[in-house]
Amino acid sequence: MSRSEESPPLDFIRQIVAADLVSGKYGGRVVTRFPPEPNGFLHIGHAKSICLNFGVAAEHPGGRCNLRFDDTNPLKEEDLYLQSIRTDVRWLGFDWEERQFYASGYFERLYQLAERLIENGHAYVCSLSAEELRHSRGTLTQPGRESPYRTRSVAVSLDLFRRMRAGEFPDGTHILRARIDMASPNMNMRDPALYRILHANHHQTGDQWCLYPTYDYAHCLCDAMEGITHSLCTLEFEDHRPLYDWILDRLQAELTYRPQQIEFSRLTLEYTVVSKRKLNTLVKSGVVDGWDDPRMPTLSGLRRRGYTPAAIRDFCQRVGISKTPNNVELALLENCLREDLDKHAPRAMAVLDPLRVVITSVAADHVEALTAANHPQNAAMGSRTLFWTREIWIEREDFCENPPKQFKRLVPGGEVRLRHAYVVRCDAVIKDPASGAILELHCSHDPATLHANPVDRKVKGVIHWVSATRSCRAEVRHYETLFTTPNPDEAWQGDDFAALINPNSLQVLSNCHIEEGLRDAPPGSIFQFERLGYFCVDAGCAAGAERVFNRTVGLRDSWAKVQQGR
RNA sequence: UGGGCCGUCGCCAAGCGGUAAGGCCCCGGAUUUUGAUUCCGGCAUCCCCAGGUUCGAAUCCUGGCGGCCCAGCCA
Repeated sequence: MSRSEESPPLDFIRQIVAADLVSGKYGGRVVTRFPPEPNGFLHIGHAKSICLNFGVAAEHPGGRCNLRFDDTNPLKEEDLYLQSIRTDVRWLGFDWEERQFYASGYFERLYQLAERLIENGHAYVCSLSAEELRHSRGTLTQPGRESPYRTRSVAVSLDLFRRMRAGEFPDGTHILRARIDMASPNMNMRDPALYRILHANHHQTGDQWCLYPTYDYAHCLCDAMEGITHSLCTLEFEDHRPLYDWILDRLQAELTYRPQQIEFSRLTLEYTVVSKRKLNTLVKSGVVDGWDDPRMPTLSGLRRRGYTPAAIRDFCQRVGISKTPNNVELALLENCLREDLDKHAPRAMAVLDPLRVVITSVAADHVEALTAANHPQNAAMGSRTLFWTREIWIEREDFCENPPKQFKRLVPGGEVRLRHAYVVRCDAVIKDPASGAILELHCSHDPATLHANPVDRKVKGVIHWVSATRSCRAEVRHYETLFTTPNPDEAWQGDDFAALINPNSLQVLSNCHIEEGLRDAPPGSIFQFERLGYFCVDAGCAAGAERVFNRTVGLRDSWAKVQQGR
């Protein structure tokens, strides 16, 4: 078997899963879960986790991946986010079938298990204020002090805990704490909070509870209750694993399954922030248009921009899974996108910065139907009709009066091929006498060059065009990265991010011309505008209204590189 | 300088004691009615550093250095 036919090497998590299957650790089961907190929209970093969790499950017969909303904090969560998460996971191409769960769905069981912990002396109700608690926790180098309530009797703690549930106490007056070790070098083991009082309405359970479990307490137990075998999470939870195991150890007798937590490094992407808090700040500040602004690294933003699920999945696969801190180049994501779009996006022509050209050799009322393939390599994608008329638009930058070396577009007296049409020669440049600005070009075409090259001379350049009379107007939104620095996460300290924002992240081109056939292109449809890039009809485009295109990504541009090198 | 984790090409990433996979980027060149695509070719004598073990080390040992995470009743 040649190298290219071999399956790619397994990442360390898949190696563990494979080894567990061999050893029979979980009786042949592979069960993972994707556990988002519904406090924001999913982003490209979540895509990595989704692809990993659903991917690992799908790779094994009988493997399953649950969607579990980690909804233990009603203060930060909203139903809006639940909806978007479901939409985005499905859009990415994954299916949790009937297995949609909520941490809140386990609240009663979780509560009962907490009573068990108290009864067995593993947890106690602590009545320190948040402030006092912070001071008694110690520091990274100094051990904490034991709470005076640590020695409360089981009976008292149990009674207090029940009254906490009953709503007898205001927020912040008591918490349930694990009794572990205030001197532990691992801060998470210094008697961490398990339950806090929150008189808040929960999006799923309403006002049924005023007592909510913390992540550390709920997550491991939810995993166990769902029979999760491999609980995959990001590196910052590494220090929580001893607590994860500690809780499961104490409650072993009550549980059927014993999951294991494995951590991998989260995705960091150049020029983007991947933190729900920061993304939320961007939305709230109005710097972007919402969670689905095409400049956002959210799945909804990427979707609106024109990214495809296949491209994102491919990206996640190529990025790999490891524990190494990383900062992935945007070029990789864009490569994945272009690869998918090149294969699937139908071609079309659009002129973004129009320059009028009069083809003097064509009659004023001449309309000639030309056929253009929708894809140069894939005839199955069919063809469309273009209209050859006396007046056309070309891209302003495709004409140059004093061309640099190697410029192979239109120049005075020179010839170029108009894509899918004729070779034309520039006979005259019409300027505004006052300003000297170029108003239009007068060209003549060679009728013998429709699907043939001239026999006596070579014409190197090919440029795109659109009929001036048989086309429609469109708006094109051109995007750049939202941040000017490749490491905005690092540079973003406190709330001062304004200086990091790229002032050119959005440029609106309102005088664009597109092929007539694109007039009713549906929102979400993606085209390659030849020689320019990939463009996606904006989701907000109403039927019948002028089309608005988001530039998804540009084509590779080796000419731009040549020019930069000058 | 408490604890946990990480350090292989510009960016990702294989490698698990037998003499550095792959992808992206980049650089050449071919084909091309997209300066696109495609296609060929190039791109780590070296694996954070220094010692050591070994016939043999990126892989083992020792000691350094550098980076990330943790002091929420957030996740």
